[in-house]
Parts: sequence; structure tokens; C-alpha cells
Amino acid sequence: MSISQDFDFLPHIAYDSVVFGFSGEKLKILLMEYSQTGFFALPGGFVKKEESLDSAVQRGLKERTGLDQIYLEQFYTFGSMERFQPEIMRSIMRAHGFEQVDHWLFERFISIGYYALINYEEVNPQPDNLSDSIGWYELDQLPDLILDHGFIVQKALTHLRTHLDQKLLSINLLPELFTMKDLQLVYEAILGEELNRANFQRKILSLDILDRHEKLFLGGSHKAPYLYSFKKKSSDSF
Amino acid sequence: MSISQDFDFLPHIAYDSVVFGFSGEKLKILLMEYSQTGFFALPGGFVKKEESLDSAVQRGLKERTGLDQIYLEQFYTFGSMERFQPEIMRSIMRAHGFEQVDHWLFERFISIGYYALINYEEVNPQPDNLSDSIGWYELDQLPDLILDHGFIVQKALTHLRTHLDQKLLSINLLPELFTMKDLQLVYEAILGEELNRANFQRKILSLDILDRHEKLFLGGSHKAPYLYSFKKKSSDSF
DNA sequence: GGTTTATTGTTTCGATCTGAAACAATAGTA
DNA sequence: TACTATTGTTTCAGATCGAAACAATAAACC
Repeated sequence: MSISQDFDFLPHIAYDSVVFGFSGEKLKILLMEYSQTGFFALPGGFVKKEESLDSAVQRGLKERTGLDQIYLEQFYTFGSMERFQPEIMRSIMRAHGFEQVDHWLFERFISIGYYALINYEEVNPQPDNLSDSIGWYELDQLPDLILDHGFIVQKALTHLRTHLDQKLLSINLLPELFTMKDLQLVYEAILGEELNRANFQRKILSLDILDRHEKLFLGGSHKAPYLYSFKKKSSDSF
Repeated sequence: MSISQDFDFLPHIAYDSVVFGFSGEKLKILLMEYSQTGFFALPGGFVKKEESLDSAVQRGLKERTGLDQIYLEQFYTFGSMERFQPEIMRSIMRAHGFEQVDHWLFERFISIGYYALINYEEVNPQPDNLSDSIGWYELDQLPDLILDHGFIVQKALTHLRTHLDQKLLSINLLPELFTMKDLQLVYEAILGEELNRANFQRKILSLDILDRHEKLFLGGSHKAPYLYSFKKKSSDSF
């Protein structure tokens, strides 16, 4: 977020992103903390006058995560008046030594919500101009968030849960190769409930979206699991 | 849509609405036709600086349909650059005698898509300042629409189809009292496929969302169907 | 090397759900 | 009173689902 190039951006329009990562056990999201103020917020940004909305979000997330080609899904647009609280932006700016009376950030914003599913291991979170830290927080232990950002997270999670099966192929929460157990842990973390192992395996295999590879020997005194990868979409082979 | 009160609205932000109605047989949507130009478009509008996004859409639809308390669902926000085609707005304005070079309508817009489910019978469609007609068009016989409005309709329909069961209670495509056959026809029109009568009845009744009322005698020489209504949500009883 | 243990892969089996057809009820007509 | 068209309900086979049992196996242990 650059606060100087005012006129590059569409006014009143923002996006907020809920970036999901999976630590191997817990589902986490990226949050920014604004220095001094104690405010936590979702990573967000603005849309340049000559770029598409989708590109804007991709650009912003690349700056925050270093990742290209992120899986992104738009889920809702937030336009209530309650989200108009200029004092909050004002105190964030003040904490950075900006004492302006008027600023385009103090205007009302309508914000488009996106969520991303990324590989936790590959990310190197980068704070922006106004926040001095960005980091992973467990979903069930989030701090209070500014404005309606807590609501946005809930809405993102609901959307992800209801569309989990349809979006499986695009899920990038796991490395290239993973075990069935890994995948089940992801499902359980997202759905917030435990699943039956045998039925989960049957269901996923019946979807016919996984390639089975060699076994993974980790030295445990028991049968070794197979490694799987998501089948490449047929369109990729042209 | 008022084209004079420029500064009342948030710039660059619009909404487009896909208003579904059911004629008893076919699913239809409301389209506006701009005089002279031959352009067809979805009814849309803009957001005032001090109203919520949802309120703006409700206000606009009340102007177009005369209906209050419409069932509205936001489904997607459209922000690509391809939707930036100022010539189209320019020729619409020209057809109305406005020869301005600059106008806020010629700027780029990000548009939030909503769909509405309304009772076809109760609507009295009203054109806006720039369009001289508004009317119902069958979904499978739509004219070409401006910009990405055809795509918006498709996206609305997909959303409606996938969420049909969850949204049943809110469906307002039928009058207060209706028969099981009426409801089945709505489903078939929305899903675009025929359904088995016995299984449909079993499924809907098992949802436990209908109240059964007296029979409807229409004079046919056969068993008369029951009338049903949607159960009032429990929250309404407080 | 045989035995044990922990975990994974697969099968079984009953319960539940679904799709298609048959059966039952009934309001008017002939 | 029989006939017809349409609606309400039941039946039944097949598919799906949940829970448990069974089978396979990699390492550890004696």
C-alpha cells in the first residue's frame, strides 16, 4: 500500500484478502499489525485505474507473500456504512507521523473480499508501509480485528467450507506431494470437524483427481503411506 | 439513475441487478432498452455517498419494480478492464441529446452483481431516465446485452442454481399460496431440467419448510392438489 | 529371524438416500 | 356408476454413506 500515489488508485474501492495457510496441523491466516496502535487487520490494498480487480489483488498478494500464481477466489463485497470509521485510519497514520487532516484513506471504502490458499512453507511475509509486522495467526486464536475484518474472515471461511470439494484441484495448501493423511488434516482443519479415515479415502479416490506415486518412508514402524499429487487439469496438457 | 446529481454518488462504483420472475412456465429477467441505440442492459445504478451498498440496490429496485422488501442476493463483483467501454455510454447519452465530452458515466466502473427473486405478477416495471422501455425477457431468448451483462446473467444463474435449496425459504417467485406442481415448475425453470414428480414431493416435504393448506379446486376432472405456503421463519414470531 | 506395534489400505455390512415405477385417491365428466 | 386425468403415497432396487472389521506392512524389539 503506497500512501503517496493518491491518483493512481480508484477512490472508495479496496480489497481485503484472507490468506489461508496450513501449518501441517492448524489452519492459519495472515494478519498485519499496525505499529503503536495495536490494530490488527487483513492484508488489503487498492485498485489502480488501469488494472483489473483480479490483477490488483494478485499484485498486492505478491508484494505481501512473494508468491506468484496464487489461487484466489472472490467471495463477497462489503459495502455497509459501519465500515466507515476514519478515526481508525487516522490513528494508524498518526502513529507513523502523518498528521494530515484530509487524506483519501479517510474516505468511505467498499471492499471486495478475496481468499487465497497458499503453501505455508513457501511464504515470506512482508509488511507494508504502515504496518511493521505481518504474521500467521491460528484461526481459532485470532486477535480482535479492525472494522468488519472479523466478519470478513468468517464469511471467507464459510465460503471455503461450502465449496471445498469443487475447489479441491486448485487447493495449494499442501506441497506438490502429500499423503492421504495430510489431505485429511487439511479437510479437518477447514471444516472444523473430524472425518472417518476409511470413508475419506474412499470419497477422495472416487473423485479421480489424484495421482498415486511412490510410498513415503519416514522410518515409522508401520505401513508406509503412498504419496499423491493432484492430477494436472487436462487443459494444461495443450 | 439520475445523471445530474453527480456528486451524490461514489465514483467508479455501480451495481447491476438480475431480476428473476416466473411467469408460471418460464423464468424471465428484467431488461432495459435504451432508446434509439438498440442497446439492452441489466437494470443497475449507483451508490450514494451515505448509503450502504445493500440499501442502494434495494432503493434502485424499488424504483424499477415498485416492490419493497425484495429478496436480494449479492453474487459477484465484476472488475475487469474489458467492461470499460465509454463509447457505449456516450452513444446512449447522445441518443438523449447530451453531447458532453466528459461525464462521470464515462469513467471506469466496478460493478457489484445482485440477483432478485420477485413475484412476476406484482411488478410494474418502470424505465429510468435514459431508457425508454423495460420489460421481461425469457432467459433462453435474451437479446445481446451491452458490456459483460450477458456474462453477469450467466453467473447469477449459476449462483442461483447451486444455492437453490438453501435459499428456498426466501424465494418469492411464487404467490403466497401455491401447489407442489407450481413449485416444481419453478425448480425446473431454474435448473433447466425436468424432475421426477414423486421424488420432488418427497424431497421438498422432508425439508419441513412448507405448511399444507386447503385443496385447490380448479374444476379439473381429477384429484385436486393441496395449496402450500412457506413456513414463517421462527425469528418472525418474536 | 520371528514377534510385536502402529499406521495405512481395503472390504464388509447395515442404514440411509435416490431414481423410477407402480399403486392409491379423488374431482370432475360421460 | 364407470371413466379419465392428475395428485399423493408407497415400493423396491440400486447407489451412497457411516462405522467397524480386516488385511498389509515398515520398523522396532527380543
